[in-house]
Amino acid sequence: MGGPAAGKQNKRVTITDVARHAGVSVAAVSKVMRNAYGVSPAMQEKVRAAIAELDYRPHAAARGMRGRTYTIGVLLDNVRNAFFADILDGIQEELRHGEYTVLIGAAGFDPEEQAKTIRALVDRQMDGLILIAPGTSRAEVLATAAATPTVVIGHHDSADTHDSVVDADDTGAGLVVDHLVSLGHRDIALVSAPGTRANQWKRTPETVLTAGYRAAMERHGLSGHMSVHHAAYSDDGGFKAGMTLLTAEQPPTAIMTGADVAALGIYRAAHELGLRIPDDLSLVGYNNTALAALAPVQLTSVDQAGHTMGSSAARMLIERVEGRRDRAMQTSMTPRLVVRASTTALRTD
Amino acid sequence: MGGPAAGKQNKRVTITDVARHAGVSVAAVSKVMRNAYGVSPAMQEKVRAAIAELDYRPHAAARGMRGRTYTIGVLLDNVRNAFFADILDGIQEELRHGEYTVLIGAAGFDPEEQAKTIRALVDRQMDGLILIAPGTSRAEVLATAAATPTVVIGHHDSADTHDSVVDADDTGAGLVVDHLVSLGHRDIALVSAPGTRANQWKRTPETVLTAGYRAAMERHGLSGHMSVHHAAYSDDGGFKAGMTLLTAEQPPTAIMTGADVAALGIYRAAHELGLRIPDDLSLVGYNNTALAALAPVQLTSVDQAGHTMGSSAARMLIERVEGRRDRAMQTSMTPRLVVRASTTALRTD
DNA sequence: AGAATCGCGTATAACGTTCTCCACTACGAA
DNA sequence: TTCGTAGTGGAGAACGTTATACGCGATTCT
Repeated sequence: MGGPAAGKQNKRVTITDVARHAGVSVAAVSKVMRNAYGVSPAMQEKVRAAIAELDYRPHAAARGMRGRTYTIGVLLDNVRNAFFADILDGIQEELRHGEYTVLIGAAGFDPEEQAKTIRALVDRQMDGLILIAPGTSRAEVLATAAATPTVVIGHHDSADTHDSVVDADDTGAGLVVDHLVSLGHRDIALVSAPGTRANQWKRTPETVLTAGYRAAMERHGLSGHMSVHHAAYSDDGGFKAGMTLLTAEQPPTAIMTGADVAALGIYRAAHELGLRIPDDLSLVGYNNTALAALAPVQLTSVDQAGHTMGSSAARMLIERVEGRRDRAMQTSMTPRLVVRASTTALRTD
Repeated sequence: MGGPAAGKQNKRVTITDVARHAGVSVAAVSKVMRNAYGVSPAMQEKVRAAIAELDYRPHAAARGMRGRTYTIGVLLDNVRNAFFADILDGIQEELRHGEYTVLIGAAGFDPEEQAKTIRALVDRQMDGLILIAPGTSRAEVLATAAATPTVVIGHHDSADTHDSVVDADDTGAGLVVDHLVSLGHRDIALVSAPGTRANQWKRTPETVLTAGYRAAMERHGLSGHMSVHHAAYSDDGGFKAGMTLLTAEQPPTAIMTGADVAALGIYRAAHELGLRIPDDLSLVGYNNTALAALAPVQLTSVDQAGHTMGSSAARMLIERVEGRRDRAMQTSMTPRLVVRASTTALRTD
């Protein structure tokens, strides 16, 4: 007996089972679960005992129909970006000891794919969303934020519907330029991500980084030496940009990038052209990911405190979800330069 | 009018709205959504038009209560492991064009935390689960698999309740040993992850890898030269193991590891001790992640075809979810050695 | 011609929660 | 005594979907 073929579901323990087992009403159990008002200590104990005994866990989908799901959704384009891993760690750490679960949607770089993923998260009734540098149109994000508490990480554009966490990328670019200039470099090129893909974001990290670069170069009287190239933040993107820059008539003596991984692509290009780092070319990454610290790599980079950004974002989001704050806010972090072996004084030969 | 304070939910479009708008029953719309049997072309068209017009998207939580959620949950310990990123890419690619959404739970290394995450995924009514080298007890996984279709990636233990995708790690270890022996090495050490944490898995990737190493060493008559060290698969874990091995009385001339990132920790230790790679020490990683291919790294490694493992896992899972298969199956991939600049012939001085 | 079957559409009972009301008991104040 | 009111517990109506069961007209089979 007990249909063997059925295969699935040996019957979940439901709130009704708990109620029956404890000899109380379903409503009472629900109250205890949500520690709502109007429950006597005696009731508490009885119900908790029953819950423990039956190993009851609430059914999130059912919860999602009426109340909250206790789930936070995180959107990112690519798990491979180590900087995102830092952010995730921060988010997880902040939420680990609460009752929330973090679920990650890795959407890839295609804006349409990202939009689909955002919708998927919303459809699954996430209590709140953290969007890491979304490539979707701003309008789409604003629409989402109107219905679900949302924190945007990366884009400097602020809005009164969603919270933001950013890094002062302009300052970061300044740090790098200052460092390189102090080493005697003047021909300093910047490799950053391609500009906004017509998606209405005015102040993406790239844009702000580029602005910071320009400002710093001007400050040092090097306007004539500015050179900005665009490349995807990947090994391959960096490689191509590196090839172009380094085979130009007047190649730069130093290259700074918006991402460590792109810097390593440039490293490969330099290598292939017989140039040594740092003797023939100083190279600077961004984000100070684990990549940059590897023994054979030793890349000078800018630390963005991804961990802190993540935990701030999570904290801000929960405030909103739980209704403890109803006004949008922005948090900005200050970057720090980490000098390693990939930058050195300009040879004066 | 239109309460401004409320803040949230401007009312979702529901299946009822669609039904009313199309002038049909709710049941009909549901049928169209699930392309179930018993719908005329005319009905199809009418309903689809209404869906498009109202931009209707089904409410996943509500779906979860009766039927499926069209969501696949993936458990992994750490997003930072580039090999997992390969697997994820494979999963996503396989599922991208279907109707399923992939949600990732990053649980960390603590088995208890992982168990919590698995439960969270089950509570959220995932249609199927992909567990990447779970650290949870085998019993827990079997219990989960009994209720939800599950694919386990990594562990070689098979069961008739869940599917498995593995790499032939023993073969992989053999490839490395053969390669190193052919270069003249005899003192070849292995650095792999610490043994099973009393969680009932008998054939974890580490175990199988170690067995392969032992077999290969014996085959070459090098039983007396075997040396196995345990270390966490992280830069730091590798560093410590490297320090121990390389400062021993009779240091190995070649070290092979179970993960690229650990190899890079050993690289750092070697560097710190003034040893050059590959001249003073040949070093081999595992998984052939993007790390190994980086220009400054150039690590010899074993390619596991993570992408393919991911897509296989996804395909197998969907078969189960959709009931097209009711017997467990295992898939095993064959690894391939990728020789780079971190291994060279033993100096005979 | 009557019976059986098929094709298509609909009504409606779940599914497991949450949360608003309502009811009841005690007790203190008027 | 009567009336409030604070403190508890419970009834029951949602929530949006799926899927079973059924009805009904049209076709095919004896």
